[in-house]
Amino acid sequence: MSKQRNVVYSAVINSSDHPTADMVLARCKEVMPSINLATVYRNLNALIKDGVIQKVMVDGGDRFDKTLGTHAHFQCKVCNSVVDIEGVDLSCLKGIGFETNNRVDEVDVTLKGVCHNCLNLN
Amino acid sequence: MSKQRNVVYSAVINSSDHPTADMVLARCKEVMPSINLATVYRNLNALIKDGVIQKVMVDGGDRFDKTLGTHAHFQCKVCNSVVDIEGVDLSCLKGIGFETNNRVDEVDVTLKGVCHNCLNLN
DNA sequence: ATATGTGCAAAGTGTTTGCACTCGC
DNA sequence: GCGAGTGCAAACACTTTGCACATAT
Repeated sequence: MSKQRNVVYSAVINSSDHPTADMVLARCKEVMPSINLATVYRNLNALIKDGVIQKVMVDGGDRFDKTLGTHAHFQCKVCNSVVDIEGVDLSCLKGIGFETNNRVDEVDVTLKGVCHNCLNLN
Repeated sequence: MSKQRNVVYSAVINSSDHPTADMVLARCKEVMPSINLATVYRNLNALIKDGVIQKVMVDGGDRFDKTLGTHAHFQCKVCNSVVDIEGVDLSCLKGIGFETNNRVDEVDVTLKGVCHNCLNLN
């Protein structure tokens, strides 16, 4: 694991706001100013392949998530922030009777709306 | 409603395969060879704003869906095809206790895996 | 020495936009 | 004639890639 990969990994692991690649770059630069966006992307993809972080595909570019496993997300359409949603029972989605023909590997659940911060700003 | 908007609208309404913008363009060109990709995008977006079609955001570009309302999708990671999933009870997602602070407008549920066609090809 | 990884710039994708022109009313 | 809509090309945002150089075993 190169220095750069470690910096990228730390940036994601220490973020709870599902950062975009640009946000990861900014956080890496605080620690290693010479790091490059291409390197960030390469390492994010490597970390995903290694299964130690996850990608969340939402509006405004992909986000990177330290939390593994299936869990729902909420994205605010105003500020584009993404948060985990706790306590959602996704088991109901398994009983789909769909696996008979197709192999289901992944379940993406994303709720969209307006977060309480943006609601209060009117 | 311009001729072009009508052609775009028909292309989506008569497709059951959740076409991409490129696929919509191809189908429009069969009927109106002079039509342009920018026009397709503009009209797709207008139709979405009018609420007569829906956008489905998945890998490999957005898809356009004649079926309105919340319903789950399955996307094959091999051939990228997208199909509707029937008979999934998404009501379980409403009981999220999340709406207290945030306004939820939309629920996206996408299953990913390998479709039976691609499974059989090995 | 060798393989792996980096930084940079360039290319690639999918989508949107500025502008002059055209069409239907 | 006027406003909405078109076609084209250029711009855009995000991501990947080719290549020469650096780095660590």
